[in-house]
Amino acid sequence: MIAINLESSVPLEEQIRQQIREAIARGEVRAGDSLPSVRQLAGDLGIHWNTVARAYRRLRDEGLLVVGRGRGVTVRETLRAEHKVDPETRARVEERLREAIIEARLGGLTLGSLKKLVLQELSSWKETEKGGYRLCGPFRFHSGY
Amino acid sequence: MIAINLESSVPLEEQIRQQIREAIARGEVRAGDSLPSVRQLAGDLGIHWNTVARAYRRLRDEGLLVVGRGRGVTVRETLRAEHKVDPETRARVEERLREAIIEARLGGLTLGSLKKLVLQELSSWKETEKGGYRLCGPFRFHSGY
DNA sequence: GACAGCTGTACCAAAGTATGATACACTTGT
DNA sequence: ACAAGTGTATCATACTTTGGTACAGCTGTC
Repeated sequence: MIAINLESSVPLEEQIRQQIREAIARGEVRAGDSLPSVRQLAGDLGIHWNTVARAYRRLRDEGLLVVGRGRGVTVRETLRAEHKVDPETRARVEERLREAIIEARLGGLTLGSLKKLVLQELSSWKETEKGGYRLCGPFRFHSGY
Repeated sequence: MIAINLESSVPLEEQIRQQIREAIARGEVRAGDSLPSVRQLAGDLGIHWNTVARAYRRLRDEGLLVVGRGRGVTVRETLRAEHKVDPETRARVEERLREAIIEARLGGLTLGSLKKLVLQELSSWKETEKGGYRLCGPFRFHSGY
């Protein structure tokens, strides 16, 4: 489910965060699902579990995960209304889009071929949405919280 | 033309690189144009000129700038054919697009409203293209090189 | 209820990266 | 030839990332 690259200049902690964020966004893990323990995941990846713990903690601070000693880690019941565009979110999205366009222009792509790329990339997400993607799923955590 | 944020977790050198890349991509500076000297720009930004020098050097390594001792810095005659999609470029663009989509999904945007954002962002670049954007402009560097 | 075995947390040390300081080398114009 | 401008190279310092180790909370079993 997660793969890291030790050669990359991107810090390990951030690589882990990005991939978990993507998994959640894609609906591969849903609200209430458990994630592997810090030692489990770190063992699979061959790194120190402290790094995984830090990644989990930051994702908790971002509001994506619920973390507790002895209770493991689960995907949070993120009550984020669709269509409710948080200005910060919007800014982050626009920032990434701008970066994409800059890369495209510098690489010699026309805006036309870029647009084609965009639509193609978007289409890989459409089925996910139809397939029942939702962050606010049933609460499946084992304890009473 | 360039503004940096000392509070940001993004390294100063990278902030500078990003903004120069954007300026080139937008056509605000064109092939052959001179950039301020390392000491000049650093002075304006209130940082050490070594940081600017490193940014320039890395942009040179990426093939965007021409740099030389005593000769200053200019935008390179980047002979990159349009429509020629370098696989690496394509991968970088797709990466950024994916990040944008992830941010959007986690923020609760539907793919529909995201698509609207994309088109809006793209439109801010269209006039640039019409306005004569081109990386391969006339060689305006003062010496014969 | 006590204990063993899980879970994540906290704090400190080591390695790696970013920034700044300073001496150097090249180019241009006088 | 020289002075004043340019970028380069190398080292020292501050900061960030990673790993090591001891700690604290939860859960199930006896």
